[in-house]
Amino acid sequence: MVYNSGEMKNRNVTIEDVARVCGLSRATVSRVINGEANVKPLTVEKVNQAISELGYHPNIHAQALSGGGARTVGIMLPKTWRSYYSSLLSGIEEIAAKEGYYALVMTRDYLNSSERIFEEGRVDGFIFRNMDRVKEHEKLLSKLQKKNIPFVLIGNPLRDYPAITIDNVGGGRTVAQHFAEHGYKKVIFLSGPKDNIDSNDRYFGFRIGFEERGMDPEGILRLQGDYSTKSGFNAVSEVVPLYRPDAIFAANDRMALGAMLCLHKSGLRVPEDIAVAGFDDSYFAKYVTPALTTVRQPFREMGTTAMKELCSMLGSGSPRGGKIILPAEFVVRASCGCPYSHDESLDVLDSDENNE
Amino acid sequence: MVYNSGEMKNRNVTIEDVARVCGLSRATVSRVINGEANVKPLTVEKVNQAISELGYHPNIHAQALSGGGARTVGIMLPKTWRSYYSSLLSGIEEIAAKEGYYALVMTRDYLNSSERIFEEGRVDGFIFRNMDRVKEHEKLLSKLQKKNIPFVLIGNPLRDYPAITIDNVGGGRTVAQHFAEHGYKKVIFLSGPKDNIDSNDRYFGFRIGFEERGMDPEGILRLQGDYSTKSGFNAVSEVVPLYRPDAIFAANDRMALGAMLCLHKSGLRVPEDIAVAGFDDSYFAKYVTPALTTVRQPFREMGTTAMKELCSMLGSGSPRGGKIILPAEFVVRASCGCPYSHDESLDVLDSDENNE
DNA sequence: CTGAAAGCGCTTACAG
DNA sequence: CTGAAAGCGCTTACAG
Repeated sequence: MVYNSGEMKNRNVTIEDVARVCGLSRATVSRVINGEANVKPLTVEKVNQAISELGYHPNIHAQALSGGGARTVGIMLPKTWRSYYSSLLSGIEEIAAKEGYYALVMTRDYLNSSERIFEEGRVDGFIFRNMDRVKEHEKLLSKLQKKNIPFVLIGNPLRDYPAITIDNVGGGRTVAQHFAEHGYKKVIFLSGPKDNIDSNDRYFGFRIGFEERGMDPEGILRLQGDYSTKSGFNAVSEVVPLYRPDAIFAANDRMALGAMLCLHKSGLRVPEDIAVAGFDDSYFAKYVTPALTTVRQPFREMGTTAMKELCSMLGSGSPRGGKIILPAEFVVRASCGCPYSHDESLDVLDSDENNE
Repeated sequence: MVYNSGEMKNRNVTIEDVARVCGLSRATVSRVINGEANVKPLTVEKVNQAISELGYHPNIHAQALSGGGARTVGIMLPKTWRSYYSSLLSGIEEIAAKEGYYALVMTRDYLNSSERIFEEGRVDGFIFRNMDRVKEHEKLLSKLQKKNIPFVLIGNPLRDYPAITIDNVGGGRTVAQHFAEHGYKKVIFLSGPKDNIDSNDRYFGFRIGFEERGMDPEGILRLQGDYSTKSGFNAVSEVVPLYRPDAIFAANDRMALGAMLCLHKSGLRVPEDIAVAGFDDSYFAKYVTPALTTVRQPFREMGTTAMKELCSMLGSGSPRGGKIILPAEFVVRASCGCPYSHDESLDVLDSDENNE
C-alpha cells in the first residue's frame, strides 16, 4: 500500500494522517514516535508501517512548541574564519548527528543576536569560539549564564565558564625547551591579540620552559601581533634590522609565516640565521619552505568534546559544565633548525583534511 | 517601567504578555510585529514600547507553525572541507542576515537527510556545494525539484538546475594561452574527480585555448586526480620519470601543490624545468615556493549570489532559478615562469581573509 | 482600526 | 494500553 505522499501538493503528511490510516488517535501515534514503552507491540508495528508508507516526518516546530526544544545548537564563530574551524565544525557535527541536533552557524554580529536567537527558540544552547573582543564576550556570557542558557567555549577560557581548551602552556613550554636544545638564547615571542588568553598562555608556557632550562625569561622580546599573517610580517620587520634574535616563536602559524616572509625579504635564512616556530599546525605548515615547526591543535577533537559537553548540559538541564584541557602535540619540522625532508610531509598527505 | 523579564524563571515572554500590558488583543500585537499598515499609530507605539520593555521576542516555532516558514536555509557542504568554503559561508551569511534567514550547516550524510530536514520544516530551501557523487546528487536534486523544494547549487552545474558557477572554461582557456605565450607545448592537465563538471570545464577551456594558439589539444596528457594534494603528487609521480612535460595545469591548487612537491622530490625545478598552474587561489597559493600561478574563484561573491538567488526563489514561491556565471580572474605569480617577487604577496597580505 | 476564534502539528497530563 | 482535550505561541480570515 503506497500513499504516494510525494505527489501530494500543498499539504504535508501530519500525525493526524498517520493516526487516521491506523485507526488510532494522535496520542498513540505520538507515543510510538517518541518510543514510549507502554504501547502494544502490534500497534507500534502498525504505526511504523504507516509512517514509512506515508513518508511522514514530525514537524519540528510543532514538537518544539509542545516542549521538545529546537534540537539545534548555535555555533558562533569569528567573522574572520581560519581554515581550521572546518575541523572544529566537522567534530561538532559528528556528535550533533549522533544526538539528533543540528548546527546553526553564525559568524556575524552574534554578540548582539545570541540572546535573541535563544529567546526566539531557535537554539537550545551555544558553542562559542573566539574571544577577541574580550569585554563584549564577557558581558554576553555572563548574561547568558544568568539566564541559565547553556553554552560551551572552545579555547580561550574566561573566568570559570565551561570550556574546551588545549594545553597552551604545555605547548609553549615544549617550544622553549626545544629552542634551548638548539642553543637559541636570544628569542622573540610574537603574540596574538592583546588579552587573548590562548596567546598569553602560550607566552607563559614559553617563559616557564626557558626558565626551566636555566635562562632568564625576561630576556624574551615580546612583539605584538593580531594572529594575521601581515601582523607577523610587520612586527618582525620593525625590529629585525636592529635586533637579531636566534629564534622566533609565533603564537600562531599565520604570524610565523608572516615572520618567515619578512626574514626572507631581509635576506635572512630560516632556520640557518633565525629559527621559527608557530602554533596550530595549519594546512600550509608542512608545505611552506622551510616546513614549519609548530604545535598541533586537535581541532576535530576539540569540536567533538565541546559538543559532547553541550549535549550533556542540554540533557541534564544543568547549564554549567567544567573545563576540559586537551593535549597539544609538538610537531618538529625544518624551521626550528632540525633536519627534515619534505618527503616526510608526503607521508601525511593523507591527513589533508585533518587540520585544514 | 521595567518588567524585569530577565529574572523571570520558567516562562518566556509571549505575545499574550505584550497584549495584556497594552490592553490589546494578541491579534493587534501580531499586526504590529509584522508591520501591517492598518494599525493606529498610537497603538503601534504603545506595542513597540511594551515589546522592548518586556524584552519580547516572537517564538520562531509558533511563527513557523502558523505559516511563516522556518526562515532557515540548509547549507550543504562536502565532508572534506576546503578552506575556501569559509568565504562561501561568509557571503551566504551576509545576505542571510540581511534577509532575516539563518544558516543550518551540514556536511555529513546530507544526501540522505536533506529531504527529511525539509519535511520536518527545519529549512525553507537549500544551497548545495559539492557534486562529487554525481549520481546520488542527481537523484536527490531531481526529487527535490519534483517536490518543488527550492535550492541553488554553487559550482558544478548539473543539467539545468539553478546554479551559481564561475567561468571555468574561460579560466582554463586563459591558462592555456598563457602557457602558449611561454612557449610551452608539451603539457599535462591534472583533473579533478571523474564526472566533476567544474574540472571538465576547465579541461575543455584549456583545450580551446591551446587550439586557438594553433596547437593540437590532443597532445595534452590528462591525468586523473581527485582534488587532494596527494592525488596530485601521485598522478605526477607516475608519469614524470618517463614523460617530461613543459608545464602542468592542475584543476585545483591542492593538486598543483602535490605536483610541485613531486617535482621537487624528483629534483626538478619549478618553473625552470616544468611550469605549474593551479585553480582556486587558495590561501597558501601565494606563500608556497614558487608562488603559485592560478585562477581565482570569487568565493565570497559566489556565496552572496547564491543566497540572493535562493531568497528570491523563496520570496516569489517560484522554485526555479537560472544559472549565473561569475568571472574568474587569472592570477600570475612565479610557478608559470613569470618574474615574480614574494614582495608582491605582501601587498595582498591584507586580503588574508579573502580566499582563506 | 481592533477583537474573538479557529487553526498550525505536535505532546502530555488525565481518565479510563 | 489508548483516547479526548488542553495547551504550546503564534497568524489570519471574519466580523464589526
